[in-house]
Amino acid sequence: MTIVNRKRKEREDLYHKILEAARGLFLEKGYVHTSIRNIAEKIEYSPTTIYLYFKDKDAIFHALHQDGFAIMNSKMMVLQYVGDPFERLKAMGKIYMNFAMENQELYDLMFIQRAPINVLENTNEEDWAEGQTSFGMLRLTVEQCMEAGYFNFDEAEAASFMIWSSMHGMISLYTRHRCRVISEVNKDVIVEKGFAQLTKVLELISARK
Amino acid sequence: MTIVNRKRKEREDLYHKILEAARGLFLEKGYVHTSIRNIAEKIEYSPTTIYLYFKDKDAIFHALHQDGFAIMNSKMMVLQYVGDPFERLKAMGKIYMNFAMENQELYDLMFIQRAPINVLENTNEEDWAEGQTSFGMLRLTVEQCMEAGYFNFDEAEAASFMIWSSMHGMISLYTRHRCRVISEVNKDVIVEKGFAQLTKVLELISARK
DNA sequence: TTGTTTTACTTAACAGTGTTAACTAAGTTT
DNA sequence: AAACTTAGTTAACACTGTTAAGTAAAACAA
Repeated sequence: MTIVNRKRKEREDLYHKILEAARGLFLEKGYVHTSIRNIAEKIEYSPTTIYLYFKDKDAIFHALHQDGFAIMNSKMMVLQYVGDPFERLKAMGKIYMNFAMENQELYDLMFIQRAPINVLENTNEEDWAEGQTSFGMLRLTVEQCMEAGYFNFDEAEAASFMIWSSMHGMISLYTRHRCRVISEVNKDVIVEKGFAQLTKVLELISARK
Repeated sequence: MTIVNRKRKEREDLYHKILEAARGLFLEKGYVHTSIRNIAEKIEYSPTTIYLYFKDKDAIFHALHQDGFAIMNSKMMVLQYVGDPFERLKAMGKIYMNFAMENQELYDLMFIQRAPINVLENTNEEDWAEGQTSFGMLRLTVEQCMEAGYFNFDEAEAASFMIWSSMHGMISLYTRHRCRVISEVNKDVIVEKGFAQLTKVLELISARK
């Protein structure tokens, strides 16, 4: 049985090799500008070999999409040591923004990219587990803020969505070069300032100071 | 001179014909899934003819991008009749959201799509005139809200960016199918509710009620 | 050991993409 | 009538995702 184990290991090795090559190229040139042939060349296999491990290009997208959430969630782990829910919310925002800025192409893949309509629309519930964990953490924190008397939204769900959207909006307008209309010369600064404004707004509506 | 005029008119006619065909296809299938050959087929000319009128596919993108802002700005015209700046701000948000929802592919092209890095990065200042008008209107309204004692941000620019980002974030997370993580069954509803939360937050930080 | 089947991979091809060079057939000018 | 300009075409290049058919080695069965 050791021989069949070796075989399986070899298969898994190549699987991960493809994924790593794909990740490298995606993060370097972006999803659309990375071809199957590019990936094949990098791992020194024929392009068609990739189709023995992944149904199509979208399946690779999906695998890395999943990975992305796992990475982001792991970065969120430190938040468990922040007791005060509002402080935790602000720290969460900072981590989210750093993650997005340091991994722009991965963020793109996770939250902006259109590509795999099949991946995003016709997926089973479990494919969204990691994503749901992320959003669940946000909603829980917002709920705890409400319970602690910080702010008093009608619905934690909608409020969480709005807060998330503010972050995502700033990040995606920045990374997709839509900040030209803003007079601020250094575009990084406007995102910083926008984030500061958001936290200030949340502080202002907070009963507790 | 009438004959040279006719010639020029014919050229302009075909120019617009290409643009209209491109717009139709872009709004129908999206930018990436529309090929030059598709456009050519629709206008019943050879694909290469299009290159006599536009430098490349990105140039068509650019023209429609400009158009998009003109259309949106025209929809914003009614706002001049809204005296109270805060009411105007809320109305602006509604118009923006309706525009985005009713013209999803056009919105995509204007604010999300990556495609033409040349178009978005290496453009002259005048190319951004319409876009600057849009953002200028928002900033002016926010400034007027501040003057009227509604809210008291550090900087109108950053506050405007944050408000815009909130709207854009909700819209783009929705149109790019990233709302699966939200328990709300009807995804349209979460955007509505998110918008309601945003206006409520702005009302809460408002000194005047 | 021989013959058969399975596994892992490759080559060749299809139908599509943006884009360019070379060509043609009119219309305009000299 | 000859030369030039304009407006459009055909054919091709180098690329894309993806599939069908073929191959060579390894594993298994007799």
